[in-house]
Amino acid sequence: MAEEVRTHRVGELTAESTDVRLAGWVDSRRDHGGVIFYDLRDSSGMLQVVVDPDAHPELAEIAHSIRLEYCISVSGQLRPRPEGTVNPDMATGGFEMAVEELTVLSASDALPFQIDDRVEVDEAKRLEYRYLDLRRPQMAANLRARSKAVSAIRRQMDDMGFMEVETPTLIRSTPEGARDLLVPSRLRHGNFYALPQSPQLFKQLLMISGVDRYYQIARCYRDEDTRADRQIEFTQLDIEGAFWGQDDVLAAIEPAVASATEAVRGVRPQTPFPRMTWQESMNRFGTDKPDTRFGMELVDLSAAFAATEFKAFSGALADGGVVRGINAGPQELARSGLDGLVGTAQEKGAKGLVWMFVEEDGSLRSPVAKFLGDDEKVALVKMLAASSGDLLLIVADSAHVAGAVLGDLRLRFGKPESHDELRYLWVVDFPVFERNSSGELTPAHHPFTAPVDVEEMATDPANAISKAYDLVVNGIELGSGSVRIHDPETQRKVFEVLGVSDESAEAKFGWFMEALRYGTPPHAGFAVGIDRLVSILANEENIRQVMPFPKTQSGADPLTGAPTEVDGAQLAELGIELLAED
RNA sequence: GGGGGCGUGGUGAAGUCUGGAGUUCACGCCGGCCUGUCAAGCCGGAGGUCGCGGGUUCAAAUCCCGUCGCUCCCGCCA
Repeated sequence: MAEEVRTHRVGELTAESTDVRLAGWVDSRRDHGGVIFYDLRDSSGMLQVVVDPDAHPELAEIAHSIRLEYCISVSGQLRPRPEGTVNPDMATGGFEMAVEELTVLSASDALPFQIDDRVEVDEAKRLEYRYLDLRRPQMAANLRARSKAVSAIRRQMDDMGFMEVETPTLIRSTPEGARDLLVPSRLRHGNFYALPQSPQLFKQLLMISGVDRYYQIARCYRDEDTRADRQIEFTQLDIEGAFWGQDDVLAAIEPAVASATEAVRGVRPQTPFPRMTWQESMNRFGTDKPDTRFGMELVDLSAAFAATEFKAFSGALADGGVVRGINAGPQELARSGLDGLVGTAQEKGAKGLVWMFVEEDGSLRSPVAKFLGDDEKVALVKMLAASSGDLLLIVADSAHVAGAVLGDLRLRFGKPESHDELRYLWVVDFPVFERNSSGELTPAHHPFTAPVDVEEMATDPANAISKAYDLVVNGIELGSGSVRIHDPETQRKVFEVLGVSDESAEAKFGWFMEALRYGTPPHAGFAVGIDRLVSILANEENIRQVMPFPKTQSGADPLTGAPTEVDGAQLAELGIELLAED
């Protein structure tokens, strides 16, 4: 039998291990001219190994030639480190291997960057050599965290009786919503598949098929500009259940998310997660994804200024708007910083932003202080619970704009007490329509979301509520779901209210509308962003940190060079010809 | 589509505002010394078209224009 390359992994070693052979990478090397130390790293940990030329003169030459990140195999005996040389910073710091045999399995060129968490490297360079970047302990730990989270989720879903079903990734394009990633068809020139933005309609079909409880760890694609928490290609935990309402969905997602959290953090979060209505969230936090780890909530000051002489406030109130503010706490901000805040407010569509500092004597320092009555100032300080040194920020505008601006500023000034804390939160009772930055009503969810009352949706769209809900943690949207429409007539009406004509709905979704006619069970579901969840559990600010091979902001992969041009023959097969560049 | 930041030996930074010899620091790399270190130490060395192109100037890493790349954000993401 051929000799094994290794008998143990570092993490499996105990004080009793004998005749040990290890294989791994040289993480660091300390060559004293005689005795040489290596820190040998494998996937499970790190161990100091010692080459002593007095004991093994035949190893001296090769040991001296070994460089960082050489892949080597060593064998020998474990022994306690000599008195005074124990390294308390190392998990295996009480032991070392006395090397008897040493083999270079594979040499390494000088590295493009150091493999060390303490050395920061430009991300483009890291992605170009991602296979080296992933050797760094932090990245290796992130990969493991992701694997643990996903496997905990799978176990939990299996325990709860869910069936994993794979849905296709070459599907029909439905150009509503995000931009589709398209794949040309070779057999039908001029026709295209789309990569799924989510398995939405297939999982609904599975409900019709009699699959009672479906889940999938599904790869999804949206061809939109990236952000720190968005890539064109991402992974969702996708679930759907028949004969379900909202409570059933939340009761299924909670243990899955709790299990993933426990698998990575070691602590299972308390369930059920708290719930808050969308309206309450907008009123208190100015956003539908509130970070509830700190206060600094938005306060409606309209009552205090009902009869104000200050035109900026009275004007907004006369237009049906509000005066709202936050107490940003003790802040020292120069004029330029304050101007920056005003600029931010204007970007969000506000006409302006009022700032005030509370002086030691309780008076207010602000360019607009002279326009306010004494009773108004007193009420303001009281309503915002303001004290000396506090910065108060006030916006008079439509409720939508004031909320957006103050919600933003709240995040800028508010600080959670602990960064380890996870505040999971359900935001429920979403409206059917939300206002975009221009103030227009746009659908808040996909058109398969059940409204609470389809008639209300038609007659009072601005106030109609849908059976839709989001999962939020620490101010980040983790996922969303809804009770679905299971009745063809309701589905038709919803398309109508959303402005999709019968002809258009029939052309794009006729196949789905027909499926609804064959005894569709009531059903509901959800999708959780796995990349976002794992990045939060791993305390990473960027989902690329928990994706093995992510893309840059321009959608490129610096490692493989994708996307690339393809040769003319490939295009010809697809019946595609490129337009000349502009 | 728009706004901000960044781009300087292999890596990370300083230098740029206020133009004056590719200058500096740390790490890495190469060689030597060194027998208990652990981000080993000491000595020596190599290595850069300051992202790219153009302009201003006696002189540009530095000022101006353009462009490319990375990144954060707005729009967008039903």
